[in-house]
Formats: sequence, structure tokens, C-alpha cells
Amino acid sequence: MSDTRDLLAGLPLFETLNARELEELVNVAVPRSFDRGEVIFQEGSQGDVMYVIREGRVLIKREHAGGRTIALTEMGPGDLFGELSVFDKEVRSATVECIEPTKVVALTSGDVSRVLTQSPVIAVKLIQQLSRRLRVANSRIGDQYFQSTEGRIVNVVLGLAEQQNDGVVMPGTIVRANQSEIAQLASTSRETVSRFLANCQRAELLTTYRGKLQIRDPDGLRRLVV
Amino acid sequence: MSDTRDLLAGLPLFETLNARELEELVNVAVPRSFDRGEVIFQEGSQGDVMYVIREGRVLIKREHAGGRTIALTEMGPGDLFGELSVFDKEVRSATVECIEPTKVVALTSGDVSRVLTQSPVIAVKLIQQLSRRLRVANSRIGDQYFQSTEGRIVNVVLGLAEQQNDGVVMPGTIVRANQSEIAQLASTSRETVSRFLANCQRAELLTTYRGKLQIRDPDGLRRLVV
DNA sequence: ATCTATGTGTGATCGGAAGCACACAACCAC
DNA sequence: GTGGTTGTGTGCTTCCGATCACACATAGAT
Repeated sequence: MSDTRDLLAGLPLFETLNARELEELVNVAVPRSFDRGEVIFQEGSQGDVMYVIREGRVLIKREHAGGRTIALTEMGPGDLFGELSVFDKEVRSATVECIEPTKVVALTSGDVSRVLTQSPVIAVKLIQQLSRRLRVANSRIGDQYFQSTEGRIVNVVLGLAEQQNDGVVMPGTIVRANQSEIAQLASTSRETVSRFLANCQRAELLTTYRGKLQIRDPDGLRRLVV
Repeated sequence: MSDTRDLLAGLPLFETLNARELEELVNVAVPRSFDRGEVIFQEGSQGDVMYVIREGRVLIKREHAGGRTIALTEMGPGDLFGELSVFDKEVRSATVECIEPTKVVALTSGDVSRVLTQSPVIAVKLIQQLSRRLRVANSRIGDQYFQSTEGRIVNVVLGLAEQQNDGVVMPGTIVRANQSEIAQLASTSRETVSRFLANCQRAELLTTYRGKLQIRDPDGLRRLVV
């Protein structure tokens, strides 16, 4: 599978591997496909496989008795998930659900640790990546308290916009996401998202469609976040 | 400084170092002392030094325009903080304030990375530790949404109780913390903590003092968290 | 064309907790 | 002692946003 090799070679994490090491990894990587709505793994379950997204989008979420759900983050092509359980052998800390038809390659714990212990460079890269994730998580903990609900929704929308468009957000940028998705990422209710987006539309900050929206005035939106 | 060696040798992170490597680290470690209320470093500032707590307690916090403050976590003897900036070279993501007279040893970025690249075992340990921190952070993001304010306060109190008493919480266990500290850790207001603790006292779940409290009925408290 | 699933708009209600404003209590220094 | 600082208890008001309960709009399937 030469596209698996391209995928893995393209990850910052593995870019320092030499051809032979890379080939080893490619040989053990298992490609898998999922439909929209399918769950790749469930919070609380056992598992020591990590995944790299080849195409599609997934939502990393946590659920709670009573049907309440929040999403920790959304991931797309090139993103890596499921590593936590690989490293610390604990059960899955979140559920991963595909919000589009999604293709991934799976790497098992054993395969990864072999590469890891052989290559300190990769270990250091991983440490950096985890550090960054920790920063993001901490910053969200702060935001949940500091920001109003509307501020959080704006953050989510702009965040998705960046993520889905290589970091560039300008008037006209499209964001693929429905209201429930935004609500879960902003830890609020779908109704509140609906009302707020309607207001933004009236204020000509953005235009809404079914399942996506278009940013009209990025700076205007940013100004809503204190 | 032989107690610095004992401190570092006692950390899970460094336990696999051999005598010579350990000695190297001890030689470059700089001991420092802070008073209660002093700030070790501030969110947003530059810095690539990490610290190991020898004695005392610190609060890792984030502040926001308008005086609102939350605490991400409390740390005590043996705990490590400030590593994020060491690994990813970004500015400090949080402020660290001493809530007791505190002694630490400081390790600079250079010293740490030398050890790190030499010893893949330590790198892997670090990855595990960061993974665990990430889990905790994610779980708090969930809790902020899933739990009621009272549930969060209970979680904080029980969490502190464990942390300060080697993981053991039983009737009679003492927790050192004032209401503001608890409020910041639970992201709520001091008044709400006061009211709730008063209720708990009436329900004979715990007894409050000035700056500390005593757990009377751990299970009764746990039952308040759904 | 019709049916079903999926996504959206909006009113009405209602409770929880933040925020303000105090009084009071305990500890510290000198 | 006497004051200053730090910690605590509690009433009152206000308001944000969750929740319930709908109607409606659009997309796909057959």
C-alpha cells in the first residue's frame, strides 16, 4: 500500500524515520474503513491500538449518564488518536465517532513501542506533541469558565474553520459542521447554538447552511470573544 | 546536597538513572525557596526551567481579564511542574503560586534534554506521565459540564484529600485548603463553596475549620457525585 | 411523489449560581 | 491590648442558558 506509506511518511511524528524503518511500520499498519455514525472505540473499553486518519472526520467525545455528551475535539486527515491507551495501558478515556465516512490505518501498541524505544528523536517529538495537547486541554478548561457560552461557540467555529482550511480563515471560508456538533464542542445546547448563529447571521458575521456555514467577517466574530 | 539527590532519585521519572547520571543531574539542579503568596512564574512569560517540589504546596492557575481566576491543579512534594515550556519552547501556559512556604529544585531545559536523549527509558516514562495528565485534563473538561457545581466541589475536596494523604481517605482525614482555593479548583465562587460546605457540615459529612477541613463520611460525600 | 431521517428556528419557563454587600471570627504582629 | 489581615457565613437580586415543546425545511431513499 503505497498510499499508507505516504500517509505515515507525511506525519511530523514519523518524518525522521529512514526508509527501512518506515517500511517496517507500513507493513504492520492495518487499513480500516468506517461509515458515518460508526464508533471506532468506546470510552471505558480496553484497547491498545492507535489510529491515523487517512480521510474523513471524527469526533472525540465523552458521554455521561443521562445522555449528555460533549466533544473534546474534532480530528481529520493526518491526525492521530487513541495513543493514550497505547502509552499508559489504561482503558479508553473517550469515544471516537465518525462524522463522515472515514478511513484510518491502525498501529498496535507493540509496533509503536518498538519504533519508539529505537528512536529517541521520535520519543521527543511525541513528548512535544503531548505537551501541546495538554496546553490546548488546559486552555479549554479555562475557557469554559472565563468565556460566556457565546464566546465559546465563536471559539469553536473559528477553531473548526482554521482546522478545516489549513489555518487560514478569511471572509468566505466554509466550515463543515452542524449545530449539534458545534454544541458538543462548545459544551452547550443545540438550541443555544441555533439562536446565536441566527443572530450572527442577522449581524452579517456569517451565513448558515444545512450542515455547514460560511464565515463572512472573521474579525467581527473575534471581537465577540473577550 | 545529598537531599537533592534523594529527592531526584525518589522521582519515578528518574529512578532508572544510574549513579553517575544521577550525580550529573544533582550537580546542575538549583535549589530555590519561596514564601507563601510568591509567584514562581507567570502565565505568558518566557521560560525554560522546570521545577521539582521539595516541600510546600503550589497552585497552578490561569487568570483572566477581570480578576477571575481558576486553578488547574494543586501540587506538593515530589511533583513536577513547568515542563511544558521545557519541551515545546512556548511561553508559560499558567501561573504558579505558592500557597505555603515552598522549596523547589530547578532544572534547566538543556540539562533535562541531555538526560532525555541519552535515555529512551526516561523519555517513555515522560510520555506515560504526560498521557496521564492529559487524561486528567480531559476528564475535568467533561466534569465541568456533566457535574453540578456541588459535585465539582466534592470532587475537589476528595481529590485534595487523597493527594495530601497518600491516596488514603477515611473518616478523620484532614484536608488543608481554604474556601477560595477550593472555589478556584472547582471553578465556582467562594460564596458557593461556603454555603455548600456549611450544608455538608450540617449533614455531618465533614467538619470545617479555618483553612482546613476534616472528612467525616467519605462515602456520604461520594454519593453526592453522580 | 411520498416517506423518513436529519437538520433547523423560536417561544416559554424556570432554576442555579454568580455577584454584591455586608457582619463577624480568628489569627498575626508589635 | 489594638489594629490589620485573612478567612468565613448568609441574605438578596439578577440573569444566563438549559430544557421542553413544538413547527418547519431539506435531503435521500424507493
